[in-house]
Formats: sequence, structure tokens, C-alpha cells
Amino acid sequence: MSVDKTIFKSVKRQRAFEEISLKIKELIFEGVLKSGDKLPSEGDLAKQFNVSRQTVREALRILELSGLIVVKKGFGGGTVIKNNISGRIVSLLSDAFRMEKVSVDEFTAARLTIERAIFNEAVDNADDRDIENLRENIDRAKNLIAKNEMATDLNFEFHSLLADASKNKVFVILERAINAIHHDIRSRRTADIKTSETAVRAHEKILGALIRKEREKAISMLEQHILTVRKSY
Amino acid sequence: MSVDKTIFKSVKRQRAFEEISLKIKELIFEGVLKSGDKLPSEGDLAKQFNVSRQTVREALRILELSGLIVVKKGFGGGTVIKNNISGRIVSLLSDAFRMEKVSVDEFTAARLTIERAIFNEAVDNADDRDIENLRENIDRAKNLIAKNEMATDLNFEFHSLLADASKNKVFVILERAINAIHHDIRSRRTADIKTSETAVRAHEKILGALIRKEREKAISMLEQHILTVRKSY
DNA sequence: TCACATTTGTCCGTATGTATC
DNA sequence: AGATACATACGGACAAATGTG
Repeated sequence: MSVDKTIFKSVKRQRAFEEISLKIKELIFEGVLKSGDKLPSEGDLAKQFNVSRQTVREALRILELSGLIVVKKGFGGGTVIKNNISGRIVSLLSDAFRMEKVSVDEFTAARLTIERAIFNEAVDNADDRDIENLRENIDRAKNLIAKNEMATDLNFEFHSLLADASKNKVFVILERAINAIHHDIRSRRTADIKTSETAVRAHEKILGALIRKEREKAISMLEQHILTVRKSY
Repeated sequence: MSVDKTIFKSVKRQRAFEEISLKIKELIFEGVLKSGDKLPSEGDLAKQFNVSRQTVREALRILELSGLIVVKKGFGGGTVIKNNISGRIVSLLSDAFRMEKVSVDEFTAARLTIERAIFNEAVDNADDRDIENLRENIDRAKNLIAKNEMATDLNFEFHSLLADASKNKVFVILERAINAIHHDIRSRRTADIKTSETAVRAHEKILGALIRKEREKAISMLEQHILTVRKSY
């Protein structure tokens, strides 16, 4: 019997900066380096890894583009561990959509699927705290609109809170990506306050259905809501 | 009425290498630089942009991590435009799942959702060529198994081909990510040929249902198939 | 097999910019 | 305002890889 081919993958000799970025990455994944921790300065890292500063810098670029660190210059600056992977995913998805010319319809179809699933899981797994967060989101949005202000960010947040309530981290990640891309699409057209208001009303109904665990009814409302938003583009 | 906050985003002064990477990126998106085109050497780029080679190199690292170029060393080497964005997305999703410690059950739940949606879309949109590719995949897998060899890669490919048939590029990207992560999970346990065989038989039935457009029946088989695989972990 | 040219990979030293104290 | 500790950027050099003649 032949051996699984995949064990031979990637024998390509690594470049020094790749090796270094991988080493630091492992330390982050293992929890040795936690969010907020500061890495040594470029010079120190160069000494420790016994390479030049240029090599260290390229390794840091990789970690930056992987959404694992942020770099600040000036006094007290330096590289700090900070998880921004989902931000990077969003950025790449945007690129992919531009390159592969993904249409808004394709995006909407995928969004419908995922939001449906999220709602279904949320019905089963939402706890009191989730319900409270969702209700608070709606209240704050309504207050803004009463003051004749847009509630865009809160309306996006509603869907993220639903994802939280699903208790599935995959959905949380995917929803974050969807939100960011949706935000990107939306920013290209002029917004009006009426849209915000319509959205909040839909959210309120969806929350009610979630509490009463009315699956079918809520999901068809959710679909309606998403398709209404899509039409406005 | 208050103005949308997002119009003020990112006034952060760009670093030179960011500016350069952005400029090249735009040329790629505009189609001025096409897949297969070779960029000038690092030295030439440094002269043209009037910066040092170090700066150019960091810009190239960004483009590399963005899945837009590949770099080859030595004579006849250099930087070539090549789209590998989805590969990068997959890699980042894997990172995100590791960071957030996504469980196999969470992953399986999300996978079920997406594969169900893919199959549904595939029923509507698959053309003759898709069917042919799926059938060929199964035939080749069966041939391997007849020779007592594993058909792991082909079995993964089957699901990718289904995603292709859905004609939704978002699903194609998501399915690739699922495959990569699944592959990662699977590699941690010993594989046996019986699993390959079971999978191919399931694939064959699913293809049959796809051709006959038997939605419900096929989807429940698909679910069964995915859950069987999950149990083996 | 062996030199050779080209291009990336890596190193060192130095200078400048920048945010905080 | 000035001292500081960083990142950012520059220039020149050599090492390593990789096709070609």
C-alpha cells in the first residue's frame, strides 16, 4: 500500500525570515506569548535569533499580515501581540471578491445560508445573557434613531450578537467576515436613516421570534430582511 | 444628523513599503499586470520607486502574503504575478480556528451547513461538465482502491468539485478552507483504506441523487456521510 | 563537469523619523 | 524643549540558489 502523499508536503527550504515568523507564531499559538505582550525590539530579536535586522523585519511583516501583531513606532512603541486574524481574512476576502469578481448576488446567497444556520443554532443555544445583549442592542439603536441619527454600526452588531448566541466559533468568525464585507459594499452608496429604522424593526421581530423559539417564522423574516437590504444596493 | 464615522477611517500615515505594495496591487487589480507577468528585479524596482532594496523587499513580502505574487530565487527567477488569494484565506482561517480553539464538533456543525447549501445550489446549477468531473473523480478513486491504495486526496476533491458545481465563488473559497482544515484534523490520526472505500461509495450515491435532482434524499445522505467521517475521529 | 550571469537572500553600519516621557 | 527608545529607511556588500553555455 502506498503512503499518504501529504506527509511529503513542503520540503521547500524555508527562508530565515519564514523560520523566525513561524517560531514566534508557534509561541503565540502555544500561549507562551499572549495578547498584549510586547516583543523585544528588532535589534534584540536580531541578536537573539542571530540574524540581521532586515531579516527580523521581514519576519515581522509576515506576522503583521497574518494578523498576529501590531507595530507602533516612536517612544514606548514596538511590536505587540494582538489578534486581528479576522480583520486580515476580511481584507483578503475583499481582494478575492475584486479579483474573482464575486457578485453581490453570490455574496448574498452565501450570507443567507450562514445567517439561517446561525439563527437555527441561536434558537437552541442562546442563554439569558445573549437575549439581554440583543435587546440592549435594539434599545440603543432605537434611541439613536429617535434622535434622528444613523444606527449602522449597531445594526451590524446585531448579527454578530446572534452569531455569539449560536455558541459556534466558526459562525462567529464567518459572521465577522460577512459583516466587514457587507460594510464595505454598503459604504459605496449613500445611506439614509430610513434604512436604519427598517433594519431595527426587523431585528426586533427576529429577536421576538428567537425568544419564542419560532424557527420557521423567524427564518423567513430573516431572509426577507437580508433580501430587502440586498435590493437597496 | 451625524455623519457616518467610517469616512474618517485610516488616516494613518503609510509606510513607504505599504505605499509601494498598494501601488503594485492596484496595477494587478486594474489588469495592467496579469497573471504570469514578471515584475522587474528588486534592484530595478528600488531604482524606479526611488527607495532602497530593503523597502522593496518588505513591499514584496506584503504582496506575497496577500496571495498576489510568488518569488523564485536564482537565475531566471524573480517575482511573478500569480493569484493565490484563496490559499491565503485558507491559511488564515486555519490560524483563526487554532487561536479560538474551535472544536471538532463546532467545525462539523459549520461544515454540515455549508455543504448542505453547496449541494442545494449544485442541484440547480451543475452542468454536464461538472457531472463529468464528479464521475471521473469517483472512477479514479475506485481504481486506486481496487489497487489497495488510499484515495484521500480524491475524496477531498469530490467536495471541492461539488462547490465548483454550485457556481458560487464564495462557496468555492469556503469549501477549500473546510477541506484544508479537515485535512489538518484527519492527519492527526492513522488512516485506513476502509474509510476511503466507504467515502467513495457515499460519493457515488450522492452523485446519483444530484443527477436525479433528489434533494432531500441526497442531503440526508450527505449529512450521514459527514457525520460518519466525524465519528471516526 | 565547470565557470558564469542573474536574482533573491542575508548581513552590517548608519542615518532619520516619531511618539512619549 | 530635550532626551529616549523605538521603527523606518538607506547604501553597499557578500552568500546562496539556479539556469545557461
